[in-house]
Amino acid sequence: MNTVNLKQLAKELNLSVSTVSRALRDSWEISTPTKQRVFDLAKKMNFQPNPYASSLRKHRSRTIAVVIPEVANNFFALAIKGIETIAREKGYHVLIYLTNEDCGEEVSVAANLQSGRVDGVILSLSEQTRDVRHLLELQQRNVPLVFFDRVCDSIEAPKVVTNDYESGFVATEHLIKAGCRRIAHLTISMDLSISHKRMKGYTDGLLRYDLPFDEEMVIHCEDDEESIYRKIRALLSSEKRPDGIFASVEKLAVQVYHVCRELGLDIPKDVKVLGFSNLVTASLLNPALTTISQPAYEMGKEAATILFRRLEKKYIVVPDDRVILPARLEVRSSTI
Amino acid sequence: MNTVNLKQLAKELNLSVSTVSRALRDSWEISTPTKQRVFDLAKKMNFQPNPYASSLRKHRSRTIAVVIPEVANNFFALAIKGIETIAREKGYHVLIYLTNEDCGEEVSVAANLQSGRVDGVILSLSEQTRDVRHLLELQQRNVPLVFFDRVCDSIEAPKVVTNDYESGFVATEHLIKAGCRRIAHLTISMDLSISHKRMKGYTDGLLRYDLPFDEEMVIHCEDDEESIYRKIRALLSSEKRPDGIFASVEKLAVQVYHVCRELGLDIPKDVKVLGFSNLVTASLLNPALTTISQPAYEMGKEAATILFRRLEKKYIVVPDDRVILPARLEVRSSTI
DNA sequence: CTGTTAGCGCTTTCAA
DNA sequence: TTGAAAGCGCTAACAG
Repeated sequence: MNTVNLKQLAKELNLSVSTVSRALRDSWEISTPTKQRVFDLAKKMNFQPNPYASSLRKHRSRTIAVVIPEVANNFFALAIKGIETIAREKGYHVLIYLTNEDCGEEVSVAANLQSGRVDGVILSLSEQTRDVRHLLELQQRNVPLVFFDRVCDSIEAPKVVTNDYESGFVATEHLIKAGCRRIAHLTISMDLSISHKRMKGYTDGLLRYDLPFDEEMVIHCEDDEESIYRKIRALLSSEKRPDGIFASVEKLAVQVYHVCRELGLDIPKDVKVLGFSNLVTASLLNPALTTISQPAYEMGKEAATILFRRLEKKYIVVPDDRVILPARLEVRSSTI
Repeated sequence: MNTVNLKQLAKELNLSVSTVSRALRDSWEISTPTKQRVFDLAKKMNFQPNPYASSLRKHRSRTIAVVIPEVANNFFALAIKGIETIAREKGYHVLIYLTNEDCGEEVSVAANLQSGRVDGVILSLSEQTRDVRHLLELQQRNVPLVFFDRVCDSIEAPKVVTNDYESGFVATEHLIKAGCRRIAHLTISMDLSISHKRMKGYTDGLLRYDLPFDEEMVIHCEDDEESIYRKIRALLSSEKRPDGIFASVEKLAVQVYHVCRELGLDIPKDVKVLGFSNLVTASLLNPALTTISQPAYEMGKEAATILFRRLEKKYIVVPDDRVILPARLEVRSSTI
């Protein structure tokens, strides 16, 4: 597309290509007047160096990849915003890849990223991912990897997470203190560490308050929307309906609200609902809504900061460092 | 990072670099057995061609840029999803740039994109953008540009929009039919065509039903969150409080809900609210909520399709073609 | 301080 | 059917 290049500037100025190149990088080897001439012409001709030539030569692209399961979700959207903010500050470009919770897509993206297209990757695992060889291969190719939220414990890499266990505990405790005695837990893939930890918080919460753990109260929602919907509907229509629900991710909390409305169940009178969610507007719109919200924007910024620190080799990062940013319990109404 | 290249494959196979290159692109000039040997080794060594070398040589990067004002907004998030879906299908990569509604950032992004980094750009204008020279320059450099939603009428380029005028009219009509006689309109920058059109729908709606147009009922919300909040609060606290509100974008609708709760105003009893919004969950969570939702995902897909059609030069696109996808009025409750 | 030169890894004539 | 060689635009070692 573009066609202004160093050669043209050089010819125009009767200088060599390398001099122009150096002048533009403000090298100390070039005299001030020359630099000025070069700057002026570059500006006048609207010169933009070809990033691919430079990437090829320098073996670094100043580009990172963000791989996430979905984006129509406030958590990931805010995380992207955080990542992009830091990337811009550092002069990096951001490629985005959506896996749609599909492990196959994650694998093919990872394979593609072995090409040297990016200097590093920030990733949140898809719900379906069990085997992580594709990520290990990325690391073997020396592509720095930083996980956030949906991290993989078995891979040595920096991880940015929320205090999932504590949040799960607090959520459960909150429901118990609000009077719930039969609390259901909705969770996604147990292969994800967040699911494990949130659930452990839930079971420990029950234990702490001497409530029985009932396996039927744990609903695994790893399938398509339709069957998730049916499971939740079955739960809420059953004889032994729970009086409290703790949903481990936003989409499940939303489904619960949906089903409750259909069944004519009042939240929080008939059933109290508490879910992980970053839909800031949600709690605004429904006063009955209590959420656990993760600091998505900050997590994105943190993940990016860690990655760039590694890329710029500012200092060595401990291989398996883990940054934990606390989630906030947001109670908007006195009714729950 | 990566280090497997054509040269290595060639040496290993006792072939020339060019033969290997051709074999990998499945060229008809290469014999089947040779191709097979090459494929096998490439697979075994996990070869990934360096995209930057290829971009440099071919003057195309198979990469596009998506430039949007924000992402923590369901409309843009869904649009990205649509764009990414099509891009993947076509084997393109997607760079993302957030302008944060700031024209300065839009300008610097546009300048950067003149470098040949991308083959094309999909863009939605920032709220603040008045002067569009930076976009014209992009076009002069032959970077194909496709607008969506927040389009620029003065630039010749494909545009994907919703039926803003009609939607504005329908929204106003809906409020009138619900009994409103004093309808306020909240709008963002009047430099954006969407604002113009939605407002024209509003004024024409009033006209059609013989309601007076009152300038005080039009609130311009182009500033920071804080002052928008104050304006809306002032509107709703005033003596001559409106009995209906039509908000032209999601964030304004949300602010209205917020203020109503603070002031103890009941929606829809005290004031009926109708806003553009793609927060699908919003209407779920608050039965009183009526929204006009844009087909964001489809708009993203459409914009990408148009761009790729142009990039692949499948056939000529009329310079100023405009695709209009209709928004949907979503009434969730009988109360409004 | 400035110029010459040799690539980065790939594609693509042109020649064999 | 294969190979040799030039070159995309930029950087960096080396020379002057």
